[in-house]
Amino acid sequence: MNLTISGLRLGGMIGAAPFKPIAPETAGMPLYRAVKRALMQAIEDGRLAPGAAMPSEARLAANFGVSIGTLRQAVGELVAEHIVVRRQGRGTFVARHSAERFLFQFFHVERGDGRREAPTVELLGFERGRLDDEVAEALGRRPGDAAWLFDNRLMLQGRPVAHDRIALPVALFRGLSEKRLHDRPGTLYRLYQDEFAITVVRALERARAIAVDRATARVLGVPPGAPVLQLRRIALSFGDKPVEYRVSTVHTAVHDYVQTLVRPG
Amino acid sequence: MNLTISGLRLGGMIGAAPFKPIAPETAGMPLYRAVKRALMQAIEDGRLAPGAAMPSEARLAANFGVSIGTLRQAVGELVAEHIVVRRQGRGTFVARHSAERFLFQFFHVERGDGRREAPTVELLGFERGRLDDEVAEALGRRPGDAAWLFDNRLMLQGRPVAHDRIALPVALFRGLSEKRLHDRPGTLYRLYQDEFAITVVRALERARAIAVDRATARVLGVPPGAPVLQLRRIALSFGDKPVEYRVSTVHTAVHDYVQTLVRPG
DNA sequence: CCCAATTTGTTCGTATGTATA
DNA sequence: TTATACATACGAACAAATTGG
Repeated sequence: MNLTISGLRLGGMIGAAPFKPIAPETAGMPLYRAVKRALMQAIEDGRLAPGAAMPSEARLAANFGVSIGTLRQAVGELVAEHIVVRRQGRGTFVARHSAERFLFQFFHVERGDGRREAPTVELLGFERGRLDDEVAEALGRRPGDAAWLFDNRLMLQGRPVAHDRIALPVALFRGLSEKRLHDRPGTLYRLYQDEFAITVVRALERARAIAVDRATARVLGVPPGAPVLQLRRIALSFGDKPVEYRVSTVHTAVHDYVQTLVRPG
Repeated sequence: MNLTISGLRLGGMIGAAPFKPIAPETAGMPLYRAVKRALMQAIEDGRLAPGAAMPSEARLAANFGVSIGTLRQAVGELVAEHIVVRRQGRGTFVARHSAERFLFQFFHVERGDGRREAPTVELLGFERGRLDDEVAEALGRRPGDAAWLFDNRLMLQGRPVAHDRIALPVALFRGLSEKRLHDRPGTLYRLYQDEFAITVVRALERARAIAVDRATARVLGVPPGAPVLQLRRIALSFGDKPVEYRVSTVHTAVHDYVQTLVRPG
């Protein structure tokens, strides 16, 4: 992957410069923050693709003209935010939206006994529609903007546990289709990442208890009016840019909604 | 605070040694982890009291015989876990359970518009009883062990939003009384910390939607059978030792239950 | 108001250990 | 085995915030 000529490593010299110099608007910001920004920008722009190995820390430090300690501080924050992954002896990689990441960062439902497993997903409906006021507001768009609207049913151990209604701005997801959605090999967020260059980095989630409506009750196989958990999620990309709005209805008789734990060490 | 004799700093030499030497069972563990352990042990034992200033980083490094960088790595993890707080120019302090900490780390209810405020608390009942099987299991105790059982009602803007049923093992909270509970000046966890030397460092929380029972409905001012959020929380101290079990019933018509966000930077 | 002392925050550089290919 | 990568540990210097004189 790294071109060498008679032992002389090139790297940044080949083709377009892989990293922009530290931006001027980073004045007053600690150097490691500026470096972090530059790295995030590179990921956002696609100069560093998901799954790709980043240049080594030594190389990056030289590239930015900072010490290795400063560079590690920048990368350390990216690791804490699950944007990159470090593997000793191998390298540092731009995080991909794998099934594991979905399970631990974005799927907050688990069995009453605390066991976790990946749900199977079933696409129930897909259409092109418009954003209503509330969703448009949440996504930072105008009411009436074109949107993809679709439904998933999530099953665990063969039982329906959740119904997701998802809204995506067409402006961000041009060319999405029911077929592409249905045929995707990995998680939904992996599809966003691979096909639309949109990386979900975190999500805001609010929960409340409601009486389930008739249509959702049928999907979940519960009596109409039963108490269910309703989650409203805004998925955010870099710079906290909202990219997805989702309403999940969760049947919490057998499963629970769990807080994600902050567990250093 | 620091005794000096003709410019020679003493510190650890005066009185009881403030920190134990690196324990032998830390073999194979990185040095900074061993240092972190020793610091946590000092907090746990009360040699470093909540709110107290720790010795400066330079002094601690000398005390442990490690470099300042290694010491900072240890303290950095304690900061990430909210066990200590660093303040530039002032020092590093053992974190206390203030109203702010409660609000941001342990109180996950906020208004629909996203605004957060501290609830007012009302003690509804207090008795000495026994742990049932489920709670005993969660607290790592034997069924039938003596326990304090009490109820709080939480209000926001004058409206009831939550009802908490709390169970504490008497073995850990000897001498608790309704009066001490009622007269406490700060948060509940502050009381645990100041009066019983028990520091809650994190909590596991599971949520489900249920139909509210008659008694709780009265407390919350909602119709019996209305859908409400039920939270079961196990509060943990150092070494993930469970110290409190709590069942909260939350009225989520006006307020939401929110995920705590992991927000570096 | 300014100065000096103290403390954490940032940045640098080097050396060595450990995991991976 | 060798080379490469990240992980740990050391130490030094200066910046920035705070406190007290």
